Amino acid sequence: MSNDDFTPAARRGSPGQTEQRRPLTLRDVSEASGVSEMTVSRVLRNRGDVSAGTRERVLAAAKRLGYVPNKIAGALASSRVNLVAVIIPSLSNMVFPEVINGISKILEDTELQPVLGVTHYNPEQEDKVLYEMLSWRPSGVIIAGLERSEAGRAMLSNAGIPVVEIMDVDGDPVDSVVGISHHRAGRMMAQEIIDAGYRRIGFMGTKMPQDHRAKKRLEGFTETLAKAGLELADQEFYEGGSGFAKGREMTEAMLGRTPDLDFLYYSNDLIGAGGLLYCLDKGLDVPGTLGLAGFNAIELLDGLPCRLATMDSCRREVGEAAARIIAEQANADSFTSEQVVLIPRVTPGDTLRQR
Amino acid sequence: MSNDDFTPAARRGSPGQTEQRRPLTLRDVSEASGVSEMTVSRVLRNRGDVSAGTRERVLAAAKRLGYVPNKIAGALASSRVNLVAVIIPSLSNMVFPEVINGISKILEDTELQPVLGVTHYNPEQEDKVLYEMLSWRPSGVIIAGLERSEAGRAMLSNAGIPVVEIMDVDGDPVDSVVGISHHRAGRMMAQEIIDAGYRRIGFMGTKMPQDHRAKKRLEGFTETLAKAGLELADQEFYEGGSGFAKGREMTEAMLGRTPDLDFLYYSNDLIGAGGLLYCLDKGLDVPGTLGLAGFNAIELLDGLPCRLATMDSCRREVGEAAARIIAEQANADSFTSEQVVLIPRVTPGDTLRQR
DNA sequence: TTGAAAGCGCTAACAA
DNA sequence: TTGTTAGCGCTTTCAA
Repeated sequence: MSNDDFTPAARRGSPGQTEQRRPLTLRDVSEASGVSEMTVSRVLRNRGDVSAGTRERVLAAAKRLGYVPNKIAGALASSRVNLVAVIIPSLSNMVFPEVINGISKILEDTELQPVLGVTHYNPEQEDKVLYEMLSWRPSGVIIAGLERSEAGRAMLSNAGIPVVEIMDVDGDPVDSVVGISHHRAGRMMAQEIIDAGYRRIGFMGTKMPQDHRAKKRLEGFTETLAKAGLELADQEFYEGGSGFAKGREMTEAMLGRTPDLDFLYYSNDLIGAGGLLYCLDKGLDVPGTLGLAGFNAIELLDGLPCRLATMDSCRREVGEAAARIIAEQANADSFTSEQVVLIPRVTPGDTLRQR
Repeated sequence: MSNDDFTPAARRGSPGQTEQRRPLTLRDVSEASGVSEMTVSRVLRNRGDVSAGTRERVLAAAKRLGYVPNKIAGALASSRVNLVAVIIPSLSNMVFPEVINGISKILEDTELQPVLGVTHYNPEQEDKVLYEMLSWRPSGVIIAGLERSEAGRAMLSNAGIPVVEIMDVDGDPVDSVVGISHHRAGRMMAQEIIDAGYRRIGFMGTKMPQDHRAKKRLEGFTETLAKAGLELADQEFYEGGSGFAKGREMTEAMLGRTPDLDFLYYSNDLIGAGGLLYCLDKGLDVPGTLGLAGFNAIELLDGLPCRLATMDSCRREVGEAAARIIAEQANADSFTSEQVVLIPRVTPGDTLRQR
């Protein structure tokens, strides 16, 4: 609460019916306390010097009435809005909630409040959400990815507020950027797999053309394979939600089609875990005959019968670093663009081992 | 976008540097187009009659300049804010993201936009978030649970906007309510378990005193056990994140302590799945010797070696119904409180079977 | 179909 | 320490 002493009094409407009332204004508190609007405003914002007596009277009146300030009017008058727009593609995949937790944690120590927008990996939706959010004149924007429409770029660079693009660094940022290189992540994983001695490698991932980060990982992956004179022995793309069932199903299909594969690379841990469960069910020798790897280091999965090889996407750190950049610049006169490149690490788990 | 014809033109700032500029106003568009501010406003909102020529000139100017309207000023002048405050305890447990998806889907067809607040199951944080959100004068509030501070109740009932409390119906709502009865859910699951012939039942769940819904399920559960002359043979509460590892660990501890249990009831599917994996690892006869059940019907888990018995909490439907109530009442003069009680169903899966 | 004036509820800047 | 005045950028209302 902006003022710790202030909590509206309890007052219930008549039961079973919500009453329609004019919202209270500063003027109501002013009249109830016999103090000018301006001084009431000072008390409620803890600004300027106010005598203890006046302060108490105002607080008492505000509490008794149940006054909640109108931030719309306040924001218009002060041209300060303590909101940070956070724009992400999805809430359902266990990836972004952690980023958001990182952001929240940092912003908790500031006046700033995150406000979420979800695009469902749809560029038009992204433009729309961006437009809506910017029209509230937030103090900053944190937005996933680097790929956006020309209109989106224009809105961001004209907004006159700090912008942090997160989760990916392979591209041309509008302003600041925090994340990992997914191209590099793909290369790193490929190198691990090759070094371990696997040669017949299959890939499974989402079909979504808008998941640019998954696409970059695959590009990096195949590039490193190519350097070693290898290419993907099989690949398959899916649509719809990620889950164990999807991973099982695709894995069964791929192994049926290409039985001599010795490694399966999945674009995320959830389908990877599904594939792993399938392989264990079938009694396949993992990682001897067949290795597997996913991406994201989803913590929830610790506790599977066998730990899937994966790679940390540094989600929480990304959220924290992005929030820090916004918090630093929110009240500054001029902005400086920062680049924070985090380095993901391969966790071989139990499904990727030297053969 | 509020006006489909309008998309700001692409314009990049000088590379590597964000420029600080005064945001554009209606007046800038007015001057650039030679049309009065009032008429510009009409065009951009699609309100009132404007000639096609004027309309085009205005749109062209707005697009060329990259104008983004200031909703703060608009909201203050019109006292209309097309935001719906959505207040939930957590994003990390796969439960609320689905509720949010339901809400978003319904609101997509309206002018309304959801804005998220997260309380981390902390009542003080809830009051704070509520206060912050209400100070933006949203068109409605959707908030998880029925338990809140007196201050929270007061803020909600005095806000003069439709309020929908979701996920739970066991209690005294401020206004409308949509959800399932968790008490009943607990009773139903207990009955299934008893009917199937299990007698030595252990419970594992979160220690969080603020997870009222989990607590109600446990109360209903033990109540039905008691009616059958049974009581819990063992129970354990944990803190911290839910995941497979936590479920394994607790299950191991409980079975070590109370080896003659014939059923394990978990307060959520994630720890339940961890427990299930542990039991399968140990080669226990599930559901013959030992039955298991969770709660939530997390879709992600389809594809485990064996389907955990669970109960649907109707998350998506809850979100949709709540959003519908807000959408209906947002522009109405008076509100009516609605009660939507959904009935959860037990899915026995492979871990709860007649003995 | 268009425009002019007033004011939404608050805060910045200044005056007392 | 307190109060007064003048807007913030838009929409409502009314007049042309």
